[in-house]
Amino acid sequence: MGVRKARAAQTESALKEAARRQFAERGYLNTKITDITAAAGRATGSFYEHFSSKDDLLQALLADMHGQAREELAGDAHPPHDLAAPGQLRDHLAVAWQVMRDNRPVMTALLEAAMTAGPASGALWDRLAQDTGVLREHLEYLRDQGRPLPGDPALIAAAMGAMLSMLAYALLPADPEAGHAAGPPAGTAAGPPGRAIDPQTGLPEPRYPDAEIVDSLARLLLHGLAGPAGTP
Amino acid sequence: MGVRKARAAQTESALKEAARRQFAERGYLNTKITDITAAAGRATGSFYEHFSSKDDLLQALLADMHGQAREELAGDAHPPHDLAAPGQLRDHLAVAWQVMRDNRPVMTALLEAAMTAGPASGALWDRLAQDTGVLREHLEYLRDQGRPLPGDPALIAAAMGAMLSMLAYALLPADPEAGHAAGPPAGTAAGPPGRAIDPQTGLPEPRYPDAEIVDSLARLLLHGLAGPAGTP
DNA sequence: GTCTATATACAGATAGAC
DNA sequence: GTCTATCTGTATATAGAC
Repeated sequence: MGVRKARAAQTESALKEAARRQFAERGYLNTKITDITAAAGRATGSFYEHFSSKDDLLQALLADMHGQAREELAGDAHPPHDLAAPGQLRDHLAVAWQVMRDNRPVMTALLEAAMTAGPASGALWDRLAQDTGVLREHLEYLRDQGRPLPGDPALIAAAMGAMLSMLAYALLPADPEAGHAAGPPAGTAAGPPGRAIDPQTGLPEPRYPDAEIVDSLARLLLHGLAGPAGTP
Repeated sequence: MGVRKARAAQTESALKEAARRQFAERGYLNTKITDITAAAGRATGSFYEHFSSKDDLLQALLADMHGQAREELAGDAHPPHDLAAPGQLRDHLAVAWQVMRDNRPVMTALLEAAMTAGPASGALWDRLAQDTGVLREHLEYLRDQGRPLPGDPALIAAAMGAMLSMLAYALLPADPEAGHAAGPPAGTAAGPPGRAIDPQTGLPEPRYPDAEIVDSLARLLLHGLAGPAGTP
């Protein structure tokens, strides 16, 4: 690769990386092209040498994400199985949550983009249907086994996806390091409490650890509010 | 009330009504002030005589909605009760779904507005927390009764609210008349099938009847994917 | 209060030098 | 390819006549 192309590629990834950070901090819709170029340390005009629009950039980020996922999953056969078996649902949810955490800027941006199109456009349904395609197939498999499901596989899959993606949007912290720990690091004398109170709104800052979210959702989606059989 | 004030009030409600229609058709973010005034048959400048901004108008619509809800619920005592009892959850979900249907323009607008603020702002969490306050109290009541819940009441309530509001956004039709019927009206010779295929995207138009949505979500949220106890 | 006409602001996109 | 400088489109908001 020539040195000019290398420089160009460097600029392109600088723009992408800057975009990811800006999307996470300000949200996709609030981010201006100039925010991205400024954060990347480039001039405004350079942007259009690499992407034709903000949406074009988002699609590129999405493609990167898919490519990475394809790599990681290479060779991982994923045979049909019983999602309702003891640990299965929790494990699947944990993976899904981790994927959303790792790609939070892209996931949130896609959600924001789907909403700007308005409710009548069907863009949000399309997104839900796309994101929950695999889940839908799992449910269809269960149904074909004669298992009674709570409803149409596509609808149930979409409902679960809606819950998951909206919670991820609302709860995943912008800082990719936060949220992993179960508590404050040992040795900190008087760290902030689990949930700080926002002085502006008076509402508690939601700071659920990842594990609690995944466990709670797994229990809710596996056995519902009534709980597993045999509970008083 | 004088005739001038009456005319003014008429304009104000015309603007509100036009806004509701525009929000439902184009979405809140896509709707321009001029779209509203044009649809109301008024001049652009008149808008600011009644509202200081699009957000101000939205707050007015929200206040109207709350006022109406207060009227309808006047005198309806709502004592603590067991949400997990047989028909209770379904009934509550049905009411919630109906409220969202009746106020779809406002509900979807609030969701869009919360998302423009970006993920880091916490606006979406605040909205979820506000919309699910009553549900959270019900869950806290259950917990205090010694019932084992799948997780923290506020988290579970938010998860259910997320599922419900996002599905409402994606699935509720803009036309307030559609979706009530269980099937095509009797007498129609060869009406369209239950789900039309969008020629643009090739994806199926989602057209679940309200009852199916409510029933499916009730089953999912009450007993989960595993189904009620005693199922093979 | 309502209208027409216009001002303000700013994001998106381009032109041309280097 | 990258930069600086600029143009265009458009939504919001205001001014002033009626």
